Amino acid sequence: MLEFMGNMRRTHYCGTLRKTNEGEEVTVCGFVQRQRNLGQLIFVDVRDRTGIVQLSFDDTTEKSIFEKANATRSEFVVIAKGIVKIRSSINKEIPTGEIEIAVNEYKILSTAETPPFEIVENSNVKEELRCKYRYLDLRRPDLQRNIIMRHKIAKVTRDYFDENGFIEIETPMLIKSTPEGARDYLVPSRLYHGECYALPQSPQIYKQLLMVSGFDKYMQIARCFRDEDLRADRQPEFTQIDLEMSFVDTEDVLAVGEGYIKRLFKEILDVDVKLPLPRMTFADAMNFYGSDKPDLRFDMKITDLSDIVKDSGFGVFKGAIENGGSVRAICAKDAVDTYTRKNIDRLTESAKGIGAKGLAWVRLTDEGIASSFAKFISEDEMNAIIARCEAEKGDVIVIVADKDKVTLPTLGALRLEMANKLDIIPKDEYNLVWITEMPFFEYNDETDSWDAMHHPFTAPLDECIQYLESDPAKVKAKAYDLVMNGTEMSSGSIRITNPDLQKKMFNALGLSEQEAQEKFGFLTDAFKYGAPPHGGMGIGLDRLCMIMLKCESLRDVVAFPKMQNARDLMSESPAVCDEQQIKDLGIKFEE
RNA sequence: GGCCCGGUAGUUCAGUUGGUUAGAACGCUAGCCUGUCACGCUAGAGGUCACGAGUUCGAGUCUCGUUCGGGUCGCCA
Repeated sequence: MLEFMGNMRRTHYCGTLRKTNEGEEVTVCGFVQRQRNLGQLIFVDVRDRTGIVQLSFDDTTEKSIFEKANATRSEFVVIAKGIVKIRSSINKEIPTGEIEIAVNEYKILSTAETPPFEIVENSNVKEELRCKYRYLDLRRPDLQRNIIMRHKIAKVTRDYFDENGFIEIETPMLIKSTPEGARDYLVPSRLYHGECYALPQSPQIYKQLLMVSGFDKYMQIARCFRDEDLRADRQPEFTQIDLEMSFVDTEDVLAVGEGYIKRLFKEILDVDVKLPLPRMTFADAMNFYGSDKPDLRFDMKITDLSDIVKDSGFGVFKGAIENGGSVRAICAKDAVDTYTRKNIDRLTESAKGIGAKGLAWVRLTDEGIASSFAKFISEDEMNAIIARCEAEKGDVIVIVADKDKVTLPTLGALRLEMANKLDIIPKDEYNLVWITEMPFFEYNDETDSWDAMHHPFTAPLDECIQYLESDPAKVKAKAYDLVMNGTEMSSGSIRITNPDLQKKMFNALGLSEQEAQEKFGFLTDAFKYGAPPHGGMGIGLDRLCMIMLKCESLRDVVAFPKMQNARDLMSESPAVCDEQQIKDLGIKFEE
């Protein structure tokens, strides 16, 4: 039954045929979506990446061809030549629904076993199965569309940066491990036993060196690797749109980033993005949304109640404030039916999971105020809380009392959890915001020292340099994140090029001159030979695709993703290697 | 590493308080059918109830462990 293509060649993609093609002899090929056999009349739907077209076989069809059509099953690979005809009954559901191909030459190029799941749009098959048979999952029209859109996004990206004078340069995959930040994937060296390459977490150092080399504007669609645990929006290998520019300050980089976003949204989604994009300081993001990546598609701001309850009779509130913490709240509108006692208990469990000791709450029901702490505080205080939260009948207020380090992230997480449950997040909106004035250092309780919140080449704001040694908490960075619908989409900064300042930075981070030289010497050495001021950013291509295409997971926009345990169920990697390979590398595994 | 959710036919699911031979839909196979397009009709095949132990007269159902998958916290400069 199987045949070779012979001289048959495709003239059209299936989904492109229309009634304007009537009478033409065309050849299409693809996978069989479905065969409908009516006895003396057979229809075969053929699918390729552009869509589906119907083939028809009847009593005018040559007998041997009719028999092949009869034997055709789903997912067979076929090629068919025939005349485009207007259908006697039109299918309005599909773009090719007005025509069909009356076949006069037909070959089955490959048969197919019944696939483990149907190749249809919007299938809700288990993740496990989809990933094991990823090549079949990728046949599904929605995934095909996503992957093709990703290609278009990459194309617009290259066009935009090319038109703006950027040069695409590849940087190495096998590099030196710089033990900062995320865990590196290591590649043992065969030639030098005991030594390793690392896969890049980002092309950071190389792109800065390219500025020293005078390329002035660089971009790359770069593969990056981080050996950390996965999330719906985190894969161990991912792609960044990486860029760096010389002779610029923050505003110049943001302007390029904004121009890119505007162009991309227009070309890909025909959405007009208004520029300049809104900005929010890191401090405001934390104080009002409890997150450095606030989802601003809905309101529900965090409110500070500390001054109202500081003298209240409720020990939990009073105690938190006396310990230098705060009492803060969020108010969910029309939530009283959703957040029954039972659901508030569940919410309390989530809050505890995040680090809060508990949750205080107020429910404004038709029957009056119900609250977990009403008996401990005065009526005036309760009224003040309700007024401050701008709460009305039907609303639910949840309150966390603790150190800011607990109250803010907890309420930030509850805000998202409640908004999801209440279904108040507008799904068709794209909300973009720059987060600016990022803090420079982060206090590490365990080591009792200050850690860099960014890589150590990030420049401080000019006016903050004076506090570098005296008051690290006050220092803010020339760093900026672009947040889209509550997902960190991009992160960048202006870099330090002044050797004295760089020395101070290493010093403030507790890095000795020798350590700094060992880790980053080739960069600081490079700066000695003339370093233009420069800065840039990295934009997460996978996340960008995920959000623009309204997907829930990166797995919907990455062709061959890893599972949550970092495995690939299809190829079954990672896997045990050949003994000789391991021996060549001079390494040994512990039992 | 912690927490939460899940695993029943090829697929998606139902399965009552622990009680006879574990069901449905779709898919698959065969037959019939000249205008279907989620074709229709008829018949049929298809199950280690994830795996292992335990409780019980009796376990898909209860308990414990393991495993696989999802979400999340830690982690992700």
